[in-house]
Amino acid sequence: MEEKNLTIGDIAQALHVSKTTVSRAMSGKGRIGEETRRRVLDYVEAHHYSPNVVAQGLAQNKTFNIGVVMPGDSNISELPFFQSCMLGICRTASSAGYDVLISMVTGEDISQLRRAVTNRKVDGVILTRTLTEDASVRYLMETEVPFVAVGSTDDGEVMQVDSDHRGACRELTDRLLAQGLRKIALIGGDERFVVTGSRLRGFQEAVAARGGADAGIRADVTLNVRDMETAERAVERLVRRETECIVCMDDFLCGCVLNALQARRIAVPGQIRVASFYDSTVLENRLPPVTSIRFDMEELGGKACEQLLHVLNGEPAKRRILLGYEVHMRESAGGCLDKV
Amino acid sequence: MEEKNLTIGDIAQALHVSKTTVSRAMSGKGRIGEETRRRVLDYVEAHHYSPNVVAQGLAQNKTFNIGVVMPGDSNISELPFFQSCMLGICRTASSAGYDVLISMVTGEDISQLRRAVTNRKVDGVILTRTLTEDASVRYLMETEVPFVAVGSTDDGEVMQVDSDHRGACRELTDRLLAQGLRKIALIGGDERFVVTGSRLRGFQEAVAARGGADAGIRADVTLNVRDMETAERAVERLVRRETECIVCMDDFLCGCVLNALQARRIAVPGQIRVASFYDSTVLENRLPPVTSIRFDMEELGGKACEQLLHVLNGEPAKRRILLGYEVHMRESAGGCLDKV
DNA sequence: TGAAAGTGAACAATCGGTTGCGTTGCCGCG
DNA sequence: CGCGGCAACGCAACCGATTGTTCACTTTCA
Repeated sequence: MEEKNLTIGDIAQALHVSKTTVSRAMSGKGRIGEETRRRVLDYVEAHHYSPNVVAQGLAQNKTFNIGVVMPGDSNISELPFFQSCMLGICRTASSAGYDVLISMVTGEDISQLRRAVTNRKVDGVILTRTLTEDASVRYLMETEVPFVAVGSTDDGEVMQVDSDHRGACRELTDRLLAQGLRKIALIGGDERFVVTGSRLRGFQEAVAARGGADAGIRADVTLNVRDMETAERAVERLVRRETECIVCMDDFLCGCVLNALQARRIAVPGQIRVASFYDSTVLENRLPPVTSIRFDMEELGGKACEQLLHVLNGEPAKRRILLGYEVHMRESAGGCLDKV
Repeated sequence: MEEKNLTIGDIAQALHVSKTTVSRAMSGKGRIGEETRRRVLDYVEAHHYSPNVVAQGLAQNKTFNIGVVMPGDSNISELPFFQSCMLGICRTASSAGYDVLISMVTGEDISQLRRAVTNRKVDGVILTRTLTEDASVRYLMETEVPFVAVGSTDDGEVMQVDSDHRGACRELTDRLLAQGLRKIALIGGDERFVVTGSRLRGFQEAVAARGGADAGIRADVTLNVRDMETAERAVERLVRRETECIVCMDDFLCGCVLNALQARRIAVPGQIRVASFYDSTVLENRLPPVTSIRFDMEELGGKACEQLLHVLNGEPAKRRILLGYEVHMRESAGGCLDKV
């Protein structure tokens, strides 16, 4: 049981061959006879040898680590996203022989990221949230470390993997308008997040495609609504304006909106309809079931990791990848058209 | 700007000294003249040299990484815990010159952890959730890797840092009983989690201390309640039994309970009182404000990391550390005694 | 039969540091 | 003057791998 840390040298000695031979047998690179290779591999197997990755790294100038940047200050409705995304990253990294090194970034403080990079502890980086004018992005660009962003960035040069928020929001909005709704509102969304802009565009596109104001559609946008209080105010205003449907940028906010409506005894979907993004467990225990858009975040993370690995291996990688979504129409928005 | 990866050799050459000298100047170990050291340090400073940690690691047989094990399948109400805990860990690790390598464990699959350990990519490990009969714990014990658990384990040998769940639950229960309540229930909590047992004990102790059944107290315990459906059933039963107060093991569950009560038009706290654990943002948008117990999870992670670092440095460390809690009495449980 | 071609494996340098031990130069002191 | 002692620093081995080059030995073919 106690395989007290064999080294490649020990094995070479035991088998009366050179370290070179052992190394070649294991890596499969370089010429080596079939019989010798079997002998080495058998020995390795029998003694549970596994090479010291740090030493390998030194020799190959690699670390076999990828850095993942996580916001340290995300709110509750984002957590399931990061969790799943992380899972996707870890899984694909792991099966490619890489490990994941995490650095948390809070606000503008990217010191953990800097450390990891200047200490050469990572071969590449994945960003899980990007702001407009992102400090991490700037830093990574100027240090020329390979990286890919989950979610969109302003900068077209940056490799990115994202869900099609714009398309998703467009489709959702369109399906709501298709029900005959005319006074529709989009609320929430941090202005600093790039994703907010994407959705906003999708929303506006859908409205425009249906004729916009000319067709009697009133589209109301209120960004930066993020807590009970601001939600309360927004709802009050929207109700006064006889809004027929509220699309919330995230599930937490949606919970707030549902509360506010409930407090005013406004029936959902009877008097007003509600839809949300993410379809997370945050709303799992709410009634009525909320119309929402689901993204496969594990896949998102996985794909991002995959792309990064391509770059690290010098293989071609796509500048930009857009993943799909599923619109789940449910009772909160008059779910007759449920797609499931 | 382009400090194209200086090595210690480059510096030695530039300064006409040996690598040894540079190394000594930077580490402060070994004899070296004050003037020489200044010269080296100035040069290092001017050229933004920072040593290659991988190489250092090879030489010192260290990695300067600590592994953190996260469950990949946690439910929504646990996420804020892991997030904060992680933040605490990252911060203290970072300021000690360590990085954090994460491995996600889902169910019994500890392959990511194994990889990190057998590849010698980590100097020690932190477990953020422990089950009874935990596979990770078993593995780490037999490989003799230093590790500490956040949260309690069965095994007294394991280093652990935990919040005082038992004490917290005891105090909460006691304060509820002090209000004159006699029919009280504890629901939720995964039987496989050690923490569930701790709280249960606290609950029972408080009941016993007030006289228990002899004093007319009826204490009702229902474990493994975790979703809308099971919560619904539990609530129905408890209501039928005229329970006066329900203590929920986590905030998500508490949300379910509030829903169930609301659906039956049972007023909180008027007809029944409710309390919960964690005081997380999961309930932030709910009314009435819920009595809850708050733990400082960032501190928890930080302390755990601190302990691990002590072990890694061969310094003495405590076998077990218990951190405090704050009981926040609020409206949901007749919050007159609010302690803030 | 002899030279070119091909094969399997070892040598030794290298990656970027650390560290035990040895060397050098200077000082003080008998 | 000579010697011991010490401070300052260099040498070279080492950590555990990878890899370009060399070498011995077979095969192949003219």
